[in-house]
This record gives sequence, C-alpha cells and structure tokens, in this order.
Amino acid sequence: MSKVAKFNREEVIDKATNLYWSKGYHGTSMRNLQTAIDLRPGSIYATFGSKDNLFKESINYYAAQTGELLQACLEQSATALTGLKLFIRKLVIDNLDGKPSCMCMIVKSISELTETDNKELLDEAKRLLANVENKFSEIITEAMEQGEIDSDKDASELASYIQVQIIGLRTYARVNNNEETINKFIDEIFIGSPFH
Amino acid sequence: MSKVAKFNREEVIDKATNLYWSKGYHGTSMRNLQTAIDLRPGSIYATFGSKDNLFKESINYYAAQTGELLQACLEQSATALTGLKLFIRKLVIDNLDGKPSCMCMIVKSISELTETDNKELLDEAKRLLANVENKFSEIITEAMEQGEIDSDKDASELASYIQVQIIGLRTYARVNNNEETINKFIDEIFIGSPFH
DNA sequence: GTTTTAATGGAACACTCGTTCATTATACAG
DNA sequence: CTGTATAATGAACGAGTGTTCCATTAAAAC
Repeated sequence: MSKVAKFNREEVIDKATNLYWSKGYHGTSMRNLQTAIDLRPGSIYATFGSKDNLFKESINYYAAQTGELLQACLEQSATALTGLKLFIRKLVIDNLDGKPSCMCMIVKSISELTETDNKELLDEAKRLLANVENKFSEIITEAMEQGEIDSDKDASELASYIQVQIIGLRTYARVNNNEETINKFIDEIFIGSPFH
Repeated sequence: MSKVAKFNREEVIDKATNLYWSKGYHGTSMRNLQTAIDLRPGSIYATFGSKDNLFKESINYYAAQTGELLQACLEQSATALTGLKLFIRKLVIDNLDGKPSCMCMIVKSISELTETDNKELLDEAKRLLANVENKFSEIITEAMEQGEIDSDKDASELASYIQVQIIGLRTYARVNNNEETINKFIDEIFIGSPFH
C-alpha cells in the first residue's frame, strides 16, 4: 500500500474543538486552525472536507466528552441524583478557569449560528443539546424510582429546568465568576420549587 | 451653510441593532449593514467611524430600549416586585417570535466576543449587563422596603439570581420555545428557594 | 530496489472583508 | 444666480477568507 497519516486524528479534533470553543465558529479562521493543529490546508481538507464539517466533528467531540463526564459522575456516586449534582458542580466550577471558555460550547454555537446562514450546524447543535436533556430526563426518572424525587413530578419538565439552570449559570459565570455565589446557586437548584 | 443629513440617525441605529442582534458581530458584514440600513460606506464611516463603533452604539441602543421597557413595567405596576415580574414575562415571552432573536443581544455578545480579539466591545457588553443587574438590585431593595421580600435576604444576590434565570430562560427558549413551560418557570422564579 | 499509492506542503484562486477617498450632488448664504 | 460647505456616492484598496491543486515526499508492497 502507501503512506499512512502521521498525525493523530483525535488529537487534531481536540485542538480544533478548543479553538472553536474559545473563538466561536465565525471567529475562527482556517488560518487560525492551521496553526493551532499544525496541519497545512491540503491535509485538513483531505481529512475533514470543509470548515463546516470540522466544526461538526468538533462539536460532536465536545458533546461526547461531556457525556463521558456525566457517565463518570453517575458511576462514582451512590444515587442518580447525587451523580447529577456532582456533574453540574464539575461542569460549572471546573470550567471557571483554564478551559477555552466557562460557557458550554453547544450553547455558544446555538447562540451564534443562525437559521438562515448556518442551518445545518445550528440543527446539529440543537440535536446535541436535546440529547443531553434526554439523558437528564432518564437520570431524573431513575431518581424517582430510587425515591429521591416525588414520582408525581414530570421528569422531562425537571430536565428542562436543569438545562435552564446550567445554561444560566455557565453563561453568567463569564461575567461574574464568584465561586461562592455560584456554588450557592447550584445547591439551590434541587431545593428550588420545581423539585418540591 | 450646506447640505443636511437626510437619513434619521436613530432609525439607522435601530436597523443596525436588529441586524447585529440576529447575526452577531462576526456574522454581520459591513456589506450586510450597508444594504440593511441603505447607506453607502462613505456615509456610514463618516457617521459612525467603524464597524466596532457602530456595534457599540447598537448594543447601547439595545440596552437603552430594554431599560425603557423595565421602567414602563415598573410604572404600570402597583409594586416593585410585580413590575419586575411583568418585565421578565415581556422579555421572555414577547421575544419568542418576530424579534431578531429571542435571546438577549448583550448575552449573545458576551458569548461571542473574546478577551483577546474584541476586548473593548466585550467590556462594553459586560458593563451594560452589570447595569441591568444593579437596576434589579435597586428594585429588590425597594420590594424589601415594601415588605414583598424578606429584608434579611441579600438584594444583590437575588439580583444575580434573577439574571441567571433570565439568561437561562431566553437562551433555552431558542431551542424549546414551549410557552407553557416557560411561563411555568417564570412563575417559579420568585417562589424558588433563594426568595424563601 | 523498484513500484505504487496516498499523505503532505504551500502557492495560488476567487471572493469577501473592513475601510478609504476622490468625486458628485445638494442646500443654503450672499 | 453663484459660491461654498458638507452630505452622499461608489469604485477601489490591501488584507484576509475558505478552498483547490499539484509537485513533492515517504512509506508499504512486491
């Protein structure tokens, strides 16, 4: 046969994800990506096809990573609800510094992209966010079965509520990243009215 | 003297605001703006100086409009707290359709702009968001004096909480604009734990 | 060692970007 | 009317955009 690619595909997507995550879709140029992932246009286009497709792979990679984090939190926790709480705490607090952005990349994309100019990418982002919400719904249903939440509540409504809280907190953290206040708000999510 | 400008400055800013609001800073090109506001580059640059400055004027115009809406809600309400509730309802529900975006333009900007590439505009957006929060804090303090809220609460913390809720709801509405669910969540903001 | 095949590098393309500026058009003063 | 001051126009600029192309390179297969 012939030559085999010398770069690691996942490593490249990881770097591309970090750049898209911090600068956004429109704020990231192919030149930016070329230097960040240290590949020339020929290699990038042979491997990923287009800027749009690389973005699609990046946001899917981001969503998969987040899914793994959630899974890990559930496995190391005694109950479904404590696992979910741990996940939220890690998502919001551990992203305050160091990461490309304290905001969720999926939410940033949904905020930036438009129905008219970037329909395909926007729909992908919406789909990934809906996946997370479905996962939340499953976890909440499990917590109901475990007796941690009243069974007469609507699981999918509580899942929506969790989404609103995480989106709100992570976005707000970009302006006011007071760890104490944020921790307080996280504590109150499950004490608040929809849950009681 | 000489010729006098024939376009209406506020009308132009209004149109620019709507475009920036829907497409974002990077997603809006000067060509887009030229056709939207029906002015040639010469006139735009003579009047506003640069794309950045036009954006700055636009986001300030947006913030001023939002401020006026809040003021109107307060004036037509019996108490400070009911005025604030009305404002939130109008912000979230009335923006679901028709407007350039159901999301807050200030939040969209904070999400899109970066410290490294657009520091000045980002800081402006942060400043405007902080202004709103300060106004919330004043309203809550007034509500405490009117006996609507326990005086032992921290007004600025409750103001933060309101911000998180509005940001979360308006962003979430972009994905799931179920009016019934959103209305329910709005009702629960002031019943939720930080307020009781 | 030769052939085969695909990955790589990087110049270059057509286009769009934000912006400038010489020119033209218009309204008022004299 | 004419002169003058200023608003409006739109072609044009250099830089940057996403993308293409292909000569070169390098490794696997025979």
